[in-house]
Amino acid sequence: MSREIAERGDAITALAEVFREHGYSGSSLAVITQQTGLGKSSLYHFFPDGKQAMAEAVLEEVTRWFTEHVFSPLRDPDSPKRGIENMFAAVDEYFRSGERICLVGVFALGDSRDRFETRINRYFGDWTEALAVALQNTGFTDEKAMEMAEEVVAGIQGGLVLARSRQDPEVFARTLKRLQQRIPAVSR
Amino acid sequence: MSREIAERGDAITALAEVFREHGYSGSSLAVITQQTGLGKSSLYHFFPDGKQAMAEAVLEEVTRWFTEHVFSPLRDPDSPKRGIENMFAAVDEYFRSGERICLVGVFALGDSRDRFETRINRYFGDWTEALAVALQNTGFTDEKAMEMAEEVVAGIQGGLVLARSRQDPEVFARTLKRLQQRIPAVSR
DNA sequence: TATATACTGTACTGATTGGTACACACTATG
DNA sequence: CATAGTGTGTACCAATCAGTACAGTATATA
Repeated sequence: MSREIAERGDAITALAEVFREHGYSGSSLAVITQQTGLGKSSLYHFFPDGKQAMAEAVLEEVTRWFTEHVFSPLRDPDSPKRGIENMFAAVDEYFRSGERICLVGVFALGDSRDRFETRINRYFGDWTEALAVALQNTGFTDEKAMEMAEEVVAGIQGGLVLARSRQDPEVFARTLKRLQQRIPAVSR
Repeated sequence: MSREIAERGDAITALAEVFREHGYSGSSLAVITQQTGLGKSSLYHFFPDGKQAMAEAVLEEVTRWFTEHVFSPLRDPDSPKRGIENMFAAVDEYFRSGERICLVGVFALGDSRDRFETRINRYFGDWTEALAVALQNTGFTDEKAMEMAEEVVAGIQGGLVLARSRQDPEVFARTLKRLQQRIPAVSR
């Protein structure tokens, strides 16, 4: 027998792409085994609680990644400007300039919203709040900062929806650029 | 035997809500029969080609509605301003101020994108193009009009994603207001 | 090299999937 | 009031669903 992945972390990475591409109910165990290369027994070895636990682990990893690479830098009171610039760069890279979509967004719009309600809510809540903090630290009032943060986070999601719908990653690139230019501290 | 809906048009309306809420693969025939009140035999009487045909009919109806109530008014060369104002009002009402989400967006992000590729692409393409026409007619250059149209359509989708994710319709209301204010001809 | 643990393939389970068959009941027309 | 067309409930189908059982095989440590 061959051992191709053999680690839970690698399994989560592979699972993330499956769920991102097919959504939760679209990702049958057959699809998952095929696309990850992992047999059912391996999957249930890593995730004894089954498919829901697989998705849960993926969501947790996504949240962890964003917290480390996006939210935390935004919250740093010493360099709000750098935090914001870093966010745009990280997001552009993460979504591969529009070729990838947001897994949390996929779960939010699909039939799995109720299933992962708390995590979805927190992901967008944290993002908006962290960005608002950074904007406050560049001099905006609390109200204005919150307003702008919401606009940017929503704008990014919308750009991803449109890019995916039209199968044109450039839509996302343009959206990101527009949003960035609207923030004075960053657009120079 | 009772006859509760008995018309294809009513079936489409009911089906739209099911697909909107559960996505394509999340809408099993069991869910559909339960939520529409229509038995399988009625469903397959109206849609002999099955579930895919049901979704197709729903998408067609959505496109028809938007063409009539949103896209056409936007394209009217005599009243671009009225067309744009009408769009914001119609969209606000259609999505029930953020309590409802965009069915085309749901299909676009889920596993059903490939299945309905053409329709999804055309829906957003038509919308963006029609809005760009209206913006041109208020005096913007072709390039600037297209840029703004894309921003607004993406913004609306993003507002819906965020409103659904956070279960807070107000997010969508604020997004719509912000987008409208960015268009000089309309924001007064 | 012995042995415990981590991992995996094969074969199954009962439940649910989309779809079909067909008898039956409404309802509009003549 | 007959009858044709439209709509509907019940029972079924093979395929697929998520999940389980278990016998294995790799690998790490001793």
